[in-house]
This record gives sequence, structure tokens and C-alpha cells, in this order.
Amino acid sequence: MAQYAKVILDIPHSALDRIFDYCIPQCFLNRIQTGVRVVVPFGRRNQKTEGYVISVSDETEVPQDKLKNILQLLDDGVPIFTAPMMQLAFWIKDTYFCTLSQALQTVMPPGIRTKQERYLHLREVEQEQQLTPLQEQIISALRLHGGSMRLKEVQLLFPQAEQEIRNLQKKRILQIDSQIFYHTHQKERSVYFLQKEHPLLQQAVQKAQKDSRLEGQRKIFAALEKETELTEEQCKSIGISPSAIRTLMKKGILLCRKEQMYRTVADWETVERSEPFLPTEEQRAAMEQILAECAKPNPRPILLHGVTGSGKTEIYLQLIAKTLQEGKQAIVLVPEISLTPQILKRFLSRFGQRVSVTHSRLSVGERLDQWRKAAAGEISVMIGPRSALFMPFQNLGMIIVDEVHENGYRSDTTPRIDARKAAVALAHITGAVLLMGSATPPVSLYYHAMERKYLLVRLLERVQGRKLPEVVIADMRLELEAGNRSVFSRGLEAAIRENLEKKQQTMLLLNRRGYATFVSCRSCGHVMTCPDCNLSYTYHVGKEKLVCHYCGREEALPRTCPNCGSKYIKYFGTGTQKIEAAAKKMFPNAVILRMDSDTTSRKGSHEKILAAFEQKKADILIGTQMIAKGHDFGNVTLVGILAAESALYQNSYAAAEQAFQLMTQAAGRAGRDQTEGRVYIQTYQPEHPVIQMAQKQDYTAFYEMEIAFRRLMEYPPFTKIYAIIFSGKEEKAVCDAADACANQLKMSLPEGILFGPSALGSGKRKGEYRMHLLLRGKEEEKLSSAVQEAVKKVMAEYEENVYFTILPDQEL
DNA sequence: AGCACGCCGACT
DNA sequence: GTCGGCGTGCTC
Repeated sequence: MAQYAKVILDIPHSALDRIFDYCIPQCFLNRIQTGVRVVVPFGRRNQKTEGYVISVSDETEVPQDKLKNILQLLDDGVPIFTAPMMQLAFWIKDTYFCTLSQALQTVMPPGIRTKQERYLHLREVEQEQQLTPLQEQIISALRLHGGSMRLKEVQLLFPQAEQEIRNLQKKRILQIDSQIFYHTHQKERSVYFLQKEHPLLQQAVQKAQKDSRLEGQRKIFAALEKETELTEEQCKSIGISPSAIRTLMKKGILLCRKEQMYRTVADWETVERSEPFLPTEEQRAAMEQILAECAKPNPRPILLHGVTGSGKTEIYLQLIAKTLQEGKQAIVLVPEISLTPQILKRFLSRFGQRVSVTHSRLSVGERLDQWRKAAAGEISVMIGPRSALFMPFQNLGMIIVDEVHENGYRSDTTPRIDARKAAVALAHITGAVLLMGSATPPVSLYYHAMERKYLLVRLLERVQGRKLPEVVIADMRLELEAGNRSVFSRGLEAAIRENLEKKQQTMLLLNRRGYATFVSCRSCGHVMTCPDCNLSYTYHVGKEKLVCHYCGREEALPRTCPNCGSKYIKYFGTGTQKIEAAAKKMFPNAVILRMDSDTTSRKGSHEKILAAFEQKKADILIGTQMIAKGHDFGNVTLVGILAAESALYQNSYAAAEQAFQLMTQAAGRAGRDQTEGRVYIQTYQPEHPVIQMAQKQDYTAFYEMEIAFRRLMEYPPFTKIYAIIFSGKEEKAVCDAADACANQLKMSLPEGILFGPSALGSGKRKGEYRMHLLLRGKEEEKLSSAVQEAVKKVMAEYEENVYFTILPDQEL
């Protein structure tokens, strides 16, 4: 029998990022296994610490006198990590250079981690000792509370008592002890049933029949004649009052037991079931191709290149149906922004209660219960962004990544996991089929598909013969020449008017919010910038303030220039607010909605705006890229993309790709139903090839051009790019750390791979200085190990002052 | 991370 | 002489 458990502690510190061996006491023998959670004593104080058993063994190299016993077995000994999740955690650690503890925590469900509470216990004071007044006070407070209190409470009561508590501990008058608690509790419901053997049961039933006041009791008896048990919710729906229940329970006729239940998040009962559609010829061929790949022993990842409206979702549904038939489970990753009730409804209508959903808007308890349902095998399909990937399914058969080009798949907290990359890893671990769908696949993925590393499947026709929209490029230079200084080109303006007359809807996309994107002094040229981020402030009407779009810092609008005192302050650039104002002026009778992160900051406002537009309560929807994503409006026949070239000048090798994606997606919103749509791309650079290709909606041409550029410039997918970001409050420390790391890397890497260090973005963000290093090379392994080594060395030196972030997957 | 040990300067 | 600063090293 295994005697020792190899444990990873729930302390995310690199110095503790290793296995600690613990003895398995008799009482837990055979119950400690890989994946279970335990509580172990750790450190000199034997601090109770949560730990994760990653294996058990008969051997240990640790001397016997150092070994301690496992204290508690959590979760009734049910492992919280499935074998694939354990492997995925190791992959995360290796890929993102975090501790195993951090990696395990990212694959763990939210809210399962225990919380620790420290208690102060008063021991017997043997003889009168010399005590300070503060010590006396602490002791009497403890006496008042029966000899023990939470450490936090004592600290609150006596803020300066830390030292005194220590002294009292030394004198063995006080003792600190820690307890482990579950953070989120399982939801319970009451279930009522009759005590059949109760002598007064018959009598009570008869009495309830006669007495008109006992209606509640009558209902209870009637209901329990049909069913043996009644749940809390059933009672409520029949209209049984709690008081009737209470009366019968007091008499002992009615009994109650507690039943554990899951919090439900997807209401499948109200959704009508639907059947698979008859596929189009193109869809049928696509399915055939995909199924042929699935049948192979080692199926390749599949890239489904499907234009908007080509019926990708139907393909997903049919593949999942197939997966379920084989007794396997499926995960569907969607970007948070496109996880709408409509999408969920489609899955519910096909798979009913086998489907669940998880996303950040659910409570921790709700999300934990979806995880539990997956662990218990009660559901087979999980839909959600990022975290849906970490479901403890027993036999995962398929992973679908929808809208695989979306950058929302990248996590913004450490470890900065890219769910797409993690999906590839998980598919590899489990043998599940990976299907990635997009109308504008990332060129790196498309390249893999062209190289036959992935299977490429195309869906290039819109179903029901819908046509692609007509796309017009409006040359804003010509507008200016013709004396049109409005934000709308004459063509777009006329098209909006026409649309308003026809009572059809229009969407206007501009990827900048606020009113004016920079504010400067006409006299001296001073630009108002955020002191924490070095970025120009955006002027917002409504609040009449300057707002930093990076950190959210707000400042009152200066009357005079802070630099030269001049009164001539001017607003430049255009944001969504300005478009809204211009549209209101130009089309006074139109109902206009604006959607950007300013109007969607409150919970539910996002959905509200979309629903209002969907229900045709507005004629024009103005917004940032969030309006271009994942929502189908049937009545939109006109889309205007303003300042289309702005996306091209992002400081990234993938700027062209992102710009093309945005334009194509926005264009795809036009003309979903029978009517043909129109798209206006307004730009000062109509001849730019990316804009030209977006006009033609020609992904293949765009891909050919972009891949040639990447090959020439040695950008991904031909190389691998690592970014190491250094940030901190002290400028010097950040720069030193970056320099030290660069020097370290120079020693282990050949020339031409390392770039920087240089300031990241504006060099500052939220008051923190930021530098970064870029590594670009062909040999992933070499880069990875060099980065790991360098960071480990440098990090130890600057740990207090500088944060390190490593982005190993800039190639997607 | 959190804690104890230990070595040096400032003080009752 | 002792108190307390935080540099160093360890945790199964």
C-alpha cells in the first residue's frame, strides 16, 4: 500500500513550486489518490495548508524525521482533477512558466478553494505573570469570547497588537490555530414526505378533509398521494404555504430531508426541441470530410473556414450529436461577447438537459455546480468562454472553438493562457477531435491547414442563397476635396437616408469611443495626456471630462492650457460619441443607439442595447467593435465602417490581420435575410491592399498576401515570438531587470533573436512603468528554455519591485 | 509566502 | 549588556 503522497501546496510561490512528501495516515489508507485535495501541516508553525496530491508512492527520499502526516482529506476523497486536467496543468506550467500550483488553480473550478481562518486560543494561565496593559486587554477580550476568537477580530479590536500576540504566544498563554473551510457550499433543498407509520396520520387526513381552514394540509395530502415526496419548489408551485408544512412537521406527520441540488443556469425546459436541418450540399460535403478525419486513428485538428451565415453552428450541432452517440462529451468554446441567449437556445433545443453553460456572469456557486454536473456525468456538452475548457469530463470526444480568430481567448491574468492553444493541448492529451471555426481564420492557423497539419474544411456559400453584401469604399480625401467636412461620406449619408425611409436598420462601426480622441492646445501644441499612462486623453461629452482609455483616469476639462495658459484648446479625432452627435444632427428623426464600453458598463446593459436594436426599437446602432461580433440582426441592411484604416496602424505584426478580420466581420452583419446588404468602408487610404481585399471579402487573397509578408519578415507562423514584459512602480528597477534579462538571454541565444529592451506601448500604464523584450526564433524549444532560465535568474533578483509577464504565444 | 535564526547598531 | 533592525535559509 502506498504510504507517501506527493503533494503540491496551494502557495503560488516559485520557491515552493515543488513536491512535498507527506505520510498517509492509517485512517486515509487507500483513499488518498492522484487528484484529491488534502490539508497538510506546513512550515515550522504547521500552518494548515491546502494541497493537491499529484501521485502516491511507496518510496520517499525525505528523511523520516522530516515527514509529517496528512491532516484532512477534502471533498470526501473525490479527486478534483481528472487525469487529463492534471496533464493540462503540467502543460500550462511548462508553456507559461508559472508554478504548478498556479497551473492547477487555473484548471480548478472557481470557488472550490478553501479559505483559511486563524484562531487565537487562550491557554490556562498558570501563575500570575507580568503582563502589559495591552496584553491584559487581549486576554480579557478572549475570556469574554469563551477563550477563543478569530485572529482577524482580535487584530481589528487591537490594531497594534501583533507584537504582543507574539509575546503571549512565546509565554505559552496564547495559541494560534488554523481551520480550513469550504468557500462555496452546495445548494440544498428541502424534500418533504409523510411519516407513514404515524398513528395520527389517518386522523389528520380526515380532519383536513372536513375543516375548511386546513386547505394547505389538504393540498399536501393530495399531492403526497400521487408522489411519495414533495420538493420545496413543488410546494411553492402548487401553492402550499410554509405554515401548513410547519404545522404538520410539528406534529411529526410530515418529515423533511435535505437534498443536495445543482444551481441551474440554463432553462432547457422552456425551449422547444428542434431537429437537425437538412444540410445543403456544401454542408453535407463538409460533414463528410470532418467525419472521415474523426474516424482516423489520430485525427488532425480541423479548421472550418465558413463565411458568416454559412451554417457553421449546424455543423457543430451535428458533430456534437455524433459525439454524444458515442458516449463521449463535448466542449464548445465561444468568445464571451458572442455567448448570447440565442446561441445557447440553439444548443438547448437540440440537446436539452445534456447541455450546460458557464461564463463570468454566473455566480461562483452556479459555475461550481456546472463543474460538478460535468464531473458527475450529468451533462455532456459545456458551452462557454475559456474556462469551459477545464470541465472534468470523463471521456472528452470533441472540442469546438468558435470564432477562433477572437482575441478574447487570451486570458488577461497570469498565467496568460490562450484558450485556443490550451484546446490544442487538451485535444492532444485526450485524443478528442478539435474543430476550430471562423470566417476569417488567423493566418497562422490557415497556414497549418495549407501545410496539411490541420484539415481544412470550407463553407463558402451563405445558406438559403443569401448574397454577400455589396461593399463600397468611400474615399474620404475626395469628400474633403468636394467640401464635405462631415464624418459621413456623401454616399454613406444617402444610404442611411434611404435605409431610414425603407425602415431598415443601419450599423455604424468606429473603433474608438469617446468624443474627441485627443485634446491639444492650439497655441503651444501641448497634448493633454494621462500622467499614469503617457497616453493622450480622450474627451468625453456627458461627463465633460478627459478620460484615459488605458487606466480610466479622469480629469476635469482644463479651461486654459496647463502648459502655456492659452485659452485656445482644441479637440481632434473622432470617437463614437462624436459620430452619435453628428448622426443625431443629420438625421433628427432617427432613433439612435450607441454601444461601447461607456454605455455597457452596467450589468445587463450590453444585452439590453442589443435586444432593443434586435426588436427594431432603433434605426441606427453606433458602436465600437463589440457591435460587429456574434450577433445576428435580421433587419440590418447597411453597415458603415468609419476610419477603416485606423486598425491597420496598431503596433503589431498582426495589425493587417486584425483589420481585415474586423472589416470582414462588420461587413458580414449586413443583409442577413432576403434583402441584400450594403457596406460602406470609409477611409483615407482606399488603395491600401487590405482595404481592397476587405471590399472584395476575399480571404484567400488576403491570406496569400499576408503569408508572403510573414515569410519575408520572418514573423509567425514561420517563427515563434515570445514577449517578456517587465512592470513596476520604480522606473529604474524595471529598466534594470529588463537589461539584466536581455544580457542573460544574449549569452544563451544567437544573434538576431532578441529585440529590445524597449518601452511597451507608451512606456507606462496605470502608473506602472513597462518595458518589454521580444524574442523571435525558429526553434521553439531553444527559445522556451532560454526564456525560462533567464527569467528564473533575473526574477529572483528583482522579485519585490518588478513583475514579470511572459507571453509565449504571440503567433496566433 | 511565512517564519525563525542570526548578526550588527542603538539604547535602557 | 539587551532590544530590535532585516538579510538568509528552510519548509516534506
